[in-house]
Amino acid sequence: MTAAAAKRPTPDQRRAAMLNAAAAVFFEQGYAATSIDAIIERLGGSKRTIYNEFGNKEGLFTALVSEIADRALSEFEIDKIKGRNLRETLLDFSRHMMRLYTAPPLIGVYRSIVTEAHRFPELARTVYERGPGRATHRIAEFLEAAACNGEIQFGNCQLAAAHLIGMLRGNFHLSVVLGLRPAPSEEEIDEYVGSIIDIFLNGVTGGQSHGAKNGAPGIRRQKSDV
Amino acid sequence: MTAAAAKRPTPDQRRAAMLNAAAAVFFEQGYAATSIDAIIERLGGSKRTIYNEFGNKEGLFTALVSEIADRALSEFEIDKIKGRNLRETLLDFSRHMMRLYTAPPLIGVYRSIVTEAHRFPELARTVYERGPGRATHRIAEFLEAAACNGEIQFGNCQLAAAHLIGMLRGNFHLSVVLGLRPAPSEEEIDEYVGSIIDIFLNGVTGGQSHGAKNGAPGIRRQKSDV
DNA sequence: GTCTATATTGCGATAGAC
DNA sequence: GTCTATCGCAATATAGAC
Repeated sequence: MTAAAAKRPTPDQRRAAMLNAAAAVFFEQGYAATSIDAIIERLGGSKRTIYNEFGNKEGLFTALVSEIADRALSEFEIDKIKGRNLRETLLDFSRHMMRLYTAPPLIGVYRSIVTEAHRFPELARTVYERGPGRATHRIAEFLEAAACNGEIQFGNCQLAAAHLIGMLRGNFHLSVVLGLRPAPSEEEIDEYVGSIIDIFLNGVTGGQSHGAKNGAPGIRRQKSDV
Repeated sequence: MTAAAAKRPTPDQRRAAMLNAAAAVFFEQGYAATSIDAIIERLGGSKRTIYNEFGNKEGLFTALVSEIADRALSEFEIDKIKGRNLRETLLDFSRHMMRLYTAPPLIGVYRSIVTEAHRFPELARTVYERGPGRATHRIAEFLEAAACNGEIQFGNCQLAAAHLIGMLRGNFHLSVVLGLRPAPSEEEIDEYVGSIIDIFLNGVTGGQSHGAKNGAPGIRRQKSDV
């Protein structure tokens, strides 16, 4: 077929276009301040198509977050990881997450959700679960696998994963959220994430105890599911 | 003296009363939505006195944050720490910070500052520096001291401190910020902070390397000052 | 564009401190 | 009695809402 085949876009393309337009407006204006009309202005077409696809504004926003998380996590399926060195896996994953967390779209999501959590508690919960919740869970899977191999000796992988994510969303992230510095360069990411993984892997692979009272560190079992 | 001695409060008491009233309104409503008039309604007196004491609204807010940070950090002067066990020091400090971070006042500050950083960049910078910045610096001091003793072997104490603070402001904190769960109980704090310090101390006290390519973990020197 | 809300300032009056 | 901090109110400016 030649050039001028003005085909109707596939449903997938249509959906992707909607999400793109929505992303641009949501991340610029925040959740509450965004009107579906504003999205339609960028996108063209009818509001009806958005409501048919996503149900409502909240559905659109959470679909957006899910999409970002899906893309981010799809490169790090547990199957693709099997047999790979844990350090390399965590480094790759963490660099990836740090890049993502400090890039405009997720900075926008973060700001929106912190700002509007009061008014939209359900939205906050869904975004948390589909975003940080899933990322944490994915890391925990890596760690569980490594724990089976004896590569690490930390009892509660969920908790350990939460702490790793915590470091990735630490002071650097907060500085970017507050507009105090720009997103990090690749060099900064390498350095920052490198030091995180150094601490983390040492931390969960035994090492000497320094006066722990509740049994050797890393062997405690906890019940939290953060 | 009997009942009706309507003494004038000391300047310190007056200042404290102003900060209290300001805290109540700021943390409830957020920075932008708070009017000086609303503070005066609680406090009584004249706007003029507030402006005389703090200069302007931003000065009032940052004074408030500084006050909280001062109180929090005053219990953990480096001198009082000398000779104490590093693990106990970090545990105490971290429990304290976690309690503080998840309590309503600092949750309010956090929300405000993330929400309004766009409109008030100077405020954001000041709050960051007086809050997380100082806390991070204080931890770094503990670590420097411990590094001199050979208690730890991590090159960049500022960076390590930032990562510890990151874990303390991790998923649990985010959940509280988003209203997904209440502030943690003392038991939850003990468990959560305990696992953080386990990982952190193991992480910065050497331990086995797992295929690091840039020299043994913990010995790298970095230049970042996060 | 108008219009409201509110940050910020000015100033005379007052009430305790000394 | 003087002195100073605070008060109460009014005026101005301005940013954001509609």
